[in-house]
Amino acid sequence: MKEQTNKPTDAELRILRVLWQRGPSTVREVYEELHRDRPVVYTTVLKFLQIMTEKGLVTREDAGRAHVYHACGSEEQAQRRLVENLLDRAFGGSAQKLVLQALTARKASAEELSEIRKILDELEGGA
Amino acid sequence: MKEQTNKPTDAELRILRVLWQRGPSTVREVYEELHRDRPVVYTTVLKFLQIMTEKGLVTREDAGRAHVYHACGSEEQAQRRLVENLLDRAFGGSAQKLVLQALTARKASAEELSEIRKILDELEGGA
DNA sequence: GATTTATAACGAAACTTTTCGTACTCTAAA
DNA sequence: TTTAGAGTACGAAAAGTTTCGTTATAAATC
Repeated sequence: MKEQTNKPTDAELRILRVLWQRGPSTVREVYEELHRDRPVVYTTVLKFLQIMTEKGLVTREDAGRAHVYHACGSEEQAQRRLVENLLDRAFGGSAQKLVLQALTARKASAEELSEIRKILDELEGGA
Repeated sequence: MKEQTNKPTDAELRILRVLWQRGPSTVREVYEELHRDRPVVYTTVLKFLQIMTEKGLVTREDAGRAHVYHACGSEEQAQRRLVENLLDRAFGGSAQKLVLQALTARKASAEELSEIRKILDELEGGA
Protein backbone atom coordinates (compact mmCIF):
# COMPACT_ATOMS: atom_id res chain seq x y z
CA MET A 1 0.00 0.00 0.00
CA LYS A 2 1.30 3.44 -0.94
CA GLU A 3 1.91 6.33 1.35
CA GLN A 4 -1.33 8.09 1.83
CA THR A 5 -0.55 11.76 1.90
CA ASN A 6 -2.53 12.21 -1.26
CA LYS A 7 -5.38 14.58 -1.08
CA PRO A 8 -8.39 12.99 -2.73
CA THR A 9 -9.92 14.98 -5.56
CA ASP A 10 -13.56 15.99 -5.41
CA ALA A 11 -14.76 12.98 -7.35
CA GLU A 12 -12.62 10.67 -5.28
CA LEU A 13 -13.99 12.12 -2.10
CA ARG A 14 -17.55 11.52 -3.29
CA ILE A 15 -16.70 7.86 -3.70
CA LEU A 16 -14.90 7.62 -0.39
CA ARG A 17 -17.95 9.02 1.33
CA VAL A 18 -20.05 6.21 -0.06
CA LEU A 19 -17.54 3.64 1.15
CA TRP A 20 -17.44 5.21 4.59
CA GLN A 21 -21.19 5.25 4.79
CA ARG A 22 -21.91 1.80 3.35
CA GLY A 23 -18.73 0.01 4.27
CA PRO A 24 -16.92 -2.18 1.73
CA SER A 25 -18.87 -2.14 -1.53
CA THR A 26 -18.83 -3.29 -5.10
CA VAL A 27 -18.59 -0.90 -8.00
CA ARG A 28 -22.28 -1.37 -8.66
CA GLU A 29 -23.22 -0.50 -5.11
CA VAL A 30 -21.14 2.65 -5.16
CA TYR A 31 -22.57 3.50 -8.54
CA GLU A 32 -26.18 3.05 -7.38
CA GLU A 33 -25.56 5.32 -4.46
CA LEU A 34 -23.93 8.10 -6.43
CA HIS A 35 -26.47 7.79 -9.19
CA ARG A 36 -29.20 8.93 -6.81
CA ASP A 37 -27.73 12.39 -6.60
CA ARG A 38 -26.11 13.02 -9.90
CA PRO A 39 -26.02 11.66 -13.42
CA VAL A 40 -23.02 9.42 -13.51
CA VAL A 41 -22.03 6.43 -15.59
CA TYR A 42 -21.06 3.02 -14.27
CA THR A 43 -17.68 2.88 -15.97
CA THR A 44 -16.75 6.29 -14.61
CA VAL A 45 -17.15 5.00 -11.09
CA LEU A 46 -15.21 1.89 -12.00
CA LYS A 47 -12.42 3.96 -13.47
CA PHE A 48 -12.14 6.04 -10.35
CA LEU A 49 -12.02 3.02 -8.13
CA GLN A 50 -9.19 1.70 -10.28
CA ILE A 51 -7.33 4.99 -10.05
CA MET A 52 -7.93 5.15 -6.34
CA THR A 53 -6.57 1.65 -5.95
CA GLU A 54 -3.36 2.71 -7.64
CA LYS A 55 -3.13 5.77 -5.43
CA GLY A 56 -3.70 3.69 -2.34
CA LEU A 57 -6.91 5.43 -1.35
CA VAL A 58 -8.80 2.14 -1.45
CA THR A 59 -7.96 -1.54 -1.54
CA ARG A 60 -9.89 -4.25 -3.23
CA GLU A 61 -10.70 -7.82 -2.65
CA ASP A 62 -12.01 -10.48 -4.96
CA ALA A 63 -15.48 -11.70 -4.22
CA GLY A 64 -16.56 -14.10 -6.92
CA ARG A 65 -16.98 -12.30 -10.18
CA ALA A 66 -16.83 -8.75 -8.77
CA HIS A 67 -14.42 -6.76 -6.63
CA VAL A 68 -15.23 -5.35 -3.25
CA TYR A 69 -13.57 -2.05 -2.45
CA HIS A 70 -12.53 -0.87 0.98
CA ALA A 71 -11.63 2.68 1.92
CA CYS A 72 -8.08 2.87 3.25
CA GLY A 73 -7.90 4.50 6.61
CA SER A 74 -10.79 5.89 8.58
CA GLU A 75 -13.16 8.66 7.70
CA GLU A 76 -11.78 10.62 10.62
CA GLN A 77 -8.20 10.38 9.38
CA ALA A 78 -9.20 11.61 5.97
CA GLN A 79 -11.26 14.41 7.43
CA ARG A 80 -8.34 15.37 9.58
CA ARG A 81 -6.08 15.66 6.60
CA LEU A 82 -8.62 17.76 4.75
CA VAL A 83 -9.00 20.11 7.67
CA GLU A 84 -5.26 20.47 8.04
CA ASN A 85 -5.02 21.21 4.38
CA LEU A 86 -7.68 23.90 4.52
CA LEU A 87 -6.11 25.31 7.63
CA ASP A 88 -2.84 25.82 5.80
CA ARG A 89 -4.27 26.91 2.49
CA ALA A 90 -6.76 29.44 3.76
CA PHE A 91 -6.44 30.16 7.45
CA GLY A 92 -2.73 30.61 8.00
CA GLY A 93 -2.91 27.65 10.35
CA SER A 94 -5.32 29.31 12.77
CA ALA A 95 -7.72 26.66 14.04
CA GLN A 96 -9.57 29.32 15.93
CA LYS A 97 -10.57 31.20 12.82
CA LEU A 98 -11.66 28.04 11.13
CA VAL A 99 -13.78 27.04 14.09
CA LEU A 100 -15.36 30.44 14.16
CA GLN A 101 -16.30 30.19 10.51
CA ALA A 102 -17.61 26.66 10.91
CA LEU A 103 -19.81 27.61 13.81
CA THR A 104 -21.27 30.63 12.11
CA ALA A 105 -21.62 28.87 8.78
CA ARG A 106 -23.88 26.18 10.15
CA LYS A 107 -26.27 26.37 13.02
CA ALA A 108 -25.25 23.65 15.42
CA SER A 109 -27.83 22.20 17.77
CA ALA A 110 -27.67 22.74 21.52
CA GLU A 111 -26.41 19.21 21.99
CA GLU A 112 -23.71 19.71 19.43
CA LEU A 113 -22.61 22.90 21.07
CA SER A 114 -22.29 21.23 24.43
CA GLU A 115 -20.37 18.40 22.79
CA ILE A 116 -17.95 21.00 21.56
CA ARG A 117 -17.70 22.41 25.06
CA LYS A 118 -16.71 19.00 26.30
CA ILE A 119 -13.95 18.85 23.75
CA LEU A 120 -12.74 22.25 24.90
CA ASP A 121 -12.76 21.05 28.49
CA GLU A 122 -10.66 18.07 27.58
CA LEU A 123 -8.20 20.14 25.63
CA GLU A 124 -7.78 22.64 28.44
CA GLY A 125 -7.53 19.91 31.01
CA GLY A 126 -4.80 18.19 29.09
CA ALA A 127 -2.75 21.37 28.63
CA MET B 1 -18.76 42.26 -11.10
CA LYS B 2 -19.70 38.65 -11.61
CA GLU B 3 -21.46 36.37 -9.20
CA GLN B 4 -18.89 35.11 -6.82
CA THR B 5 -19.87 31.55 -6.05
CA ASN B 6 -16.64 30.38 -7.67
CA LYS B 7 -14.37 28.41 -5.50
CA PRO B 8 -10.85 29.71 -6.03
CA THR B 9 -8.30 27.13 -7.14
CA ASP B 10 -5.20 26.52 -5.06
CA ALA B 11 -3.07 28.92 -7.04
CA GLU B 12 -5.79 31.55 -6.94
CA LEU B 13 -6.10 31.17 -3.21
CA ARG B 14 -2.38 31.71 -2.78
CA ILE B 15 -2.72 35.00 -4.59
CA LEU B 16 -5.82 36.04 -2.68
CA ARG B 17 -3.98 35.45 0.56
CA VAL B 18 -1.33 37.92 -0.48
CA LEU B 19 -3.95 40.51 -1.36
CA TRP B 20 -5.71 40.00 1.96
CA GLN B 21 -2.47 40.32 3.83
CA ARG B 22 -0.98 43.27 1.93
CA GLY B 23 -4.11 44.96 0.75
CA PRO B 24 -4.42 46.16 -2.85
CA SER B 25 -1.21 45.37 -4.70
CA THR B 26 0.45 45.44 -8.07
CA VAL B 27 1.43 42.30 -9.91
CA ARG B 28 5.02 42.87 -8.92
CA GLU B 29 4.19 43.15 -5.27
CA VAL B 30 2.19 39.95 -5.32
CA TYR B 31 4.97 38.31 -7.26
CA GLU B 32 7.66 39.37 -4.80
CA GLU B 33 5.64 37.99 -1.93
CA LEU B 34 4.93 34.62 -3.53
CA HIS B 35 8.46 34.37 -4.78
CA ARG B 36 9.73 34.18 -1.21
CA ASP B 37 8.12 30.82 -0.68
CA ARG B 38 8.16 29.13 -4.01
CA PRO B 39 9.78 29.42 -7.41
CA VAL B 40 7.27 31.27 -9.51
CA VAL B 41 7.53 33.44 -12.58
CA TYR B 42 6.26 36.98 -12.90
CA THR B 43 4.07 36.32 -15.92
CA THR B 44 2.41 33.40 -14.18
CA VAL B 45 1.22 35.68 -11.43
CA LEU B 46 0.11 38.21 -13.99
CA LYS B 47 -1.80 35.58 -15.89
CA PHE B 48 -3.62 34.47 -12.79
CA LEU B 49 -4.56 37.98 -11.85
CA GLN B 50 -6.00 38.39 -15.34
CA ILE B 51 -7.95 35.14 -15.03
CA MET B 52 -9.14 36.10 -11.58
CA THR B 53 -10.30 39.45 -12.90
CA GLU B 54 -12.44 37.65 -15.47
CA LYS B 55 -13.84 35.35 -12.81
CA GLY B 56 -14.63 38.27 -10.57
CA LEU B 57 -12.33 37.19 -7.77
CA VAL B 58 -10.41 40.46 -7.97
CA THR B 59 -10.90 43.87 -9.50
CA ARG B 60 -8.25 46.13 -10.85
CA GLU B 61 -7.58 49.75 -11.04
CA ASP B 62 -5.18 51.73 -13.17
CA ALA B 63 -2.38 53.38 -11.31
CA GLY B 64 -0.03 54.97 -13.79
CA ARG B 65 1.74 52.31 -15.78
CA ALA B 66 0.73 49.36 -13.62
CA HIS B 67 -2.51 47.90 -12.36
CA VAL B 68 -3.45 47.63 -8.74
CA TYR B 69 -5.49 44.57 -7.85
CA HIS B 70 -8.06 44.34 -5.09
CA ALA B 71 -9.48 41.14 -3.68
CA CYS B 72 -13.25 41.04 -4.11
CA GLY B 73 -15.02 40.48 -0.87
CA SER B 74 -13.44 39.99 2.51
CA GLU B 75 -11.11 37.29 3.65
CA GLU B 76 -13.80 36.15 6.07
CA GLN B 77 -16.39 35.75 3.33
CA ALA B 78 -14.03 33.66 1.26
CA GLN B 79 -13.05 31.58 4.25
CA ARG B 80 -16.69 31.06 5.03
CA ARG B 81 -17.34 29.75 1.57
CA LEU B 82 -14.40 27.40 1.79
CA VAL B 83 -15.57 26.05 5.12
CA GLU B 84 -19.09 25.53 3.84
CA ASN B 85 -17.68 23.75 0.87
CA LEU B 86 -15.57 21.43 2.98
CA LEU B 87 -18.50 20.86 5.30
CA ASP B 88 -20.59 19.61 2.40
CA ARG B 89 -17.88 17.71 0.59
CA ALA B 90 -16.44 15.85 3.54
CA PHE B 91 -18.47 16.22 6.71
CA GLY B 92 -22.04 15.69 5.61
CA GLY B 93 -22.76 19.21 6.82
CA SER B 94 -21.83 18.51 10.42
CA ALA B 95 -20.08 21.56 11.82
CA GLN B 96 -19.49 19.69 15.03
CA LYS B 97 -17.31 17.07 13.40
CA LEU B 98 -15.35 19.67 11.55
CA VAL B 99 -14.75 21.65 14.71
CA LEU B 100 -13.61 18.51 16.48
CA GLN B 101 -11.11 17.77 13.75
CA ALA B 102 -9.88 21.33 13.66
CA LEU B 103 -9.32 21.43 17.37
CA THR B 104 -7.46 18.15 17.48
CA ALA B 105 -5.49 18.89 14.32
CA ARG B 106 -3.93 22.03 15.74
CA LYS B 107 -3.16 22.86 19.31
CA ALA B 108 -4.96 26.07 20.05
CA SER B 109 -3.64 28.34 22.78
CA ALA B 110 -5.53 28.88 26.00
CA GLU B 111 -6.60 32.30 24.81
CA GLU B 112 -7.87 30.90 21.59
CA LEU B 113 -9.84 28.24 23.39
CA SER B 114 -11.51 30.79 25.59
CA GLU B 115 -12.26 32.88 22.51
CA ILE B 116 -14.04 29.86 21.12
CA ARG B 117 -15.96 29.51 24.38
CA LYS B 118 -17.14 33.06 23.97
CA ILE B 119 -18.43 32.25 20.54
CA LEU B 120 -20.27 29.26 21.94
CA ASP B 121 -21.81 31.44 24.62
CA GLU B 122 -23.06 33.87 22.05
CA LEU B 123 -24.49 31.15 19.89
CA GLU B 124 -26.31 29.54 22.80
CA GLY B 125 -27.47 32.89 24.08
CA GLY B 126 -28.91 33.82 20.70
CA ALA B 127 -30.74 30.51 20.32
C1' DG C 1 14.84 60.33 -31.45
C1' DA C 2 16.78 55.79 -30.05
C1' DT C 3 17.38 52.53 -26.43
C1' DT C 4 16.45 50.42 -22.31
C1' DT C 5 13.23 48.90 -18.86
C1' DA C 6 9.02 47.65 -16.68
C1' DT C 7 4.78 46.31 -17.54
C1' DA C 8 0.49 44.02 -19.84
C1' DA C 9 -1.50 40.77 -23.20
C1' DC C 10 -1.80 36.62 -25.26
C1' DG C 11 -1.33 31.84 -26.73
C1' DA C 12 -0.05 27.52 -26.17
C1' DA C 13 2.20 23.71 -23.81
C1' DA C 14 2.16 20.69 -19.75
C1' DC C 15 -0.25 18.68 -16.44
C1' DT C 16 -4.34 17.09 -13.77
C1' DT C 17 -8.97 15.62 -13.30
C1' DT C 18 -13.12 13.82 -15.09
C1' DT C 19 -15.88 11.37 -18.29
C1' DC C 20 -17.17 7.84 -21.39
C1' DG C 21 -16.93 4.51 -25.26
C1' DT C 22 -15.22 0.09 -26.54
C1' DA C 23 -13.15 -4.28 -25.96
C1' DC C 24 -12.44 -8.20 -23.32
C1' DT C 25 -13.65 -11.99 -19.69
C1' DC C 26 -16.33 -14.99 -17.23
C1' DT C 27 -20.50 -17.24 -15.90
C1' DA C 28 -24.88 -19.02 -16.39
C1' DA C 29 -28.90 -19.81 -18.99
C1' DA C 30 -31.02 -21.29 -23.36
C1' DT D 1 -22.16 -24.46 -27.88
C1' DT D 2 -24.04 -20.23 -28.41
C1' DT D 3 -25.91 -16.20 -26.37
C1' DA D 4 -27.00 -12.77 -22.84
C1' DG D 5 -25.67 -10.43 -18.83
C1' DA D 6 -22.65 -8.49 -15.42
C1' DG D 7 -18.40 -7.45 -14.62
C1' DT D 8 -13.23 -5.52 -15.47
C1' DA D 9 -9.66 -3.15 -18.22
C1' DC D 10 -8.13 0.30 -20.94
C1' DG D 11 -7.48 4.31 -23.85
C1' DA D 12 -8.52 8.56 -25.15
C1' DA D 13 -11.34 12.66 -25.37
C1' DA D 14 -12.98 16.61 -22.76
C1' DA D 15 -12.52 19.85 -19.34
C1' DG D 16 -10.02 22.35 -15.99
C1' DT D 17 -5.63 24.15 -13.94
C1' DT D 18 -1.00 25.80 -14.02
C1' DT D 19 3.04 27.39 -16.18
C1' DC D 20 5.85 30.05 -19.15
C1' DG D 21 7.68 31.98 -23.55
C1' DT D 22 6.89 35.61 -26.79
C1' DT D 23 5.15 39.81 -28.31
C1' DA D 24 3.39 44.40 -27.69
C1' DT D 25 3.24 48.89 -25.31
C1' DA D 26 4.40 52.75 -22.97
C1' DA D 27 7.29 55.35 -20.08
C1' DA D 28 11.99 56.66 -18.58
C1' DT D 29 16.70 57.33 -19.73
C1' DC D 30 20.38 58.22 -22.68
